[in-house]
Amino acid sequence: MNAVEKTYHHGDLRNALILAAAELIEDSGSLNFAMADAARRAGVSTAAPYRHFRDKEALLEAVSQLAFYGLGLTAENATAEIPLGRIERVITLGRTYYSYVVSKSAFYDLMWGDMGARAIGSESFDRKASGFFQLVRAVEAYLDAQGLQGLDVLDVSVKLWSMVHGLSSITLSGKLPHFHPGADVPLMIDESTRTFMEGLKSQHSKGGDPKH
Amino acid sequence: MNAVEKTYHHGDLRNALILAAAELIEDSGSLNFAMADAARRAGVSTAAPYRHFRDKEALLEAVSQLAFYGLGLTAENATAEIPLGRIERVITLGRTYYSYVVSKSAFYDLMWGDMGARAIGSESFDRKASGFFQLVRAVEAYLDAQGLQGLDVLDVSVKLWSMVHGLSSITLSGKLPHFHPGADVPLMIDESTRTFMEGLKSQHSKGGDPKH
DNA sequence: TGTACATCAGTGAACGCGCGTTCACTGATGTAC
DNA sequence: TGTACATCAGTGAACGCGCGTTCACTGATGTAC
Repeated sequence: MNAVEKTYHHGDLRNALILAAAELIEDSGSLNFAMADAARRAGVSTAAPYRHFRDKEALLEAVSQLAFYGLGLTAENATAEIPLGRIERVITLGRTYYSYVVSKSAFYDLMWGDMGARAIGSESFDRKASGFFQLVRAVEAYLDAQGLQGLDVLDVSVKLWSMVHGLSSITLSGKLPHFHPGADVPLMIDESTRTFMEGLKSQHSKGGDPKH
Repeated sequence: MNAVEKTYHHGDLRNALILAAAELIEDSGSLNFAMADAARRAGVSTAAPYRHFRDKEALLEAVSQLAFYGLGLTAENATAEIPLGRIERVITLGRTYYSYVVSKSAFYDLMWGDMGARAIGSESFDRKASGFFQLVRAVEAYLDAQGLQGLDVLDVSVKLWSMVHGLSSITLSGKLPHFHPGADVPLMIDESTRTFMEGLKSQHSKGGDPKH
């Protein structure tokens, strides 16, 4: 950022703008940054961004992709040393998701608002690298290890994800202390995951999927 | 709305504006309606709203309170005939929450964004009428009926709420089909709730709260 | 190796529009006497 | 019951600002010959 030489032609303005926008979003805590500010931050005139992005929406979409990419990467790093098949891997993915969402709170709208929908649908969205895919793998391995066959892995994964996403979303809203003073979310993620898995086992041993 | 007489003094402009704003939000699907439109819709000049609300934010906060009130009311109606102590009561609350959030999707930001935080903190927010309080009552009764003493009812309630809130939030984002094609959310709410409760029972019978 | 020229990433200024909010005002209401 | 007057909910016009986007341009780059 400092080492970049000042030339008439920037060289990597597209990425510089994406980063500048990301920073502005994090700093201001909303998506309402001014296009001109992003340009200024990238050291470029106000019209320059339009050489690389059709409009502001296109820039936001690019930032959104970055956000998802960062999530996938973070999740991968956090679980690298936890073997597949252990519940800790599932729990760690949940906790990582939570910290990522909370620490990059300004990205939330970007990821789960309209922009996010487009980013996920886009071609450059790498399914295999996505956080959700990692969760599915971890859940599948755990269910296998526990002898819980015949379950819909996608379904179970979404349910677990929902728990964590819900806790993250409520935390972000700032209302969690109002409903549950002193709540320890990482602990709750740990407990919820175990309780849910325990429930699956219990239902399994009581004779298969009750609603199938 | 039609029966209201046209006089110079509106009579109930405050409420008319709240309703107008709510309609605009629902119609446009966002909070970016114009103050002037709300005034127009209430049949009044552009400056009139400022007699009743300091600024747009104040109006949004009022709409937010209405949204929470509506949720509480809907939840109450939906569960009126289901006895306390039955799991169906908990499940119905979850499903009602889901339909409310999805059908009033434009209210989501209002309820869980910054506005919502303020609305819940406000004096006129009736805790006892809130959807969450109803959930707590239903959960408490169910746990009692199942002989699951010693659990933190608030904690369990928040966890269940999170599951449902997460599913609602992900549904709203439009991404659920992408991750879980053909997902049946009401069914998932039913299943998740039962699985979670089953897990609690199982953990309970295995000897108390493992992390306490 | 040099020159002409196409290409394109930048510049800087300004446009234009949406929209929240204010201002000086006017008409209706209610109450003191 | 009538009149003067304070009060306040409305009006209509306009202000002003933020900001996305465009326009005619200029400087750098690379390539054909």
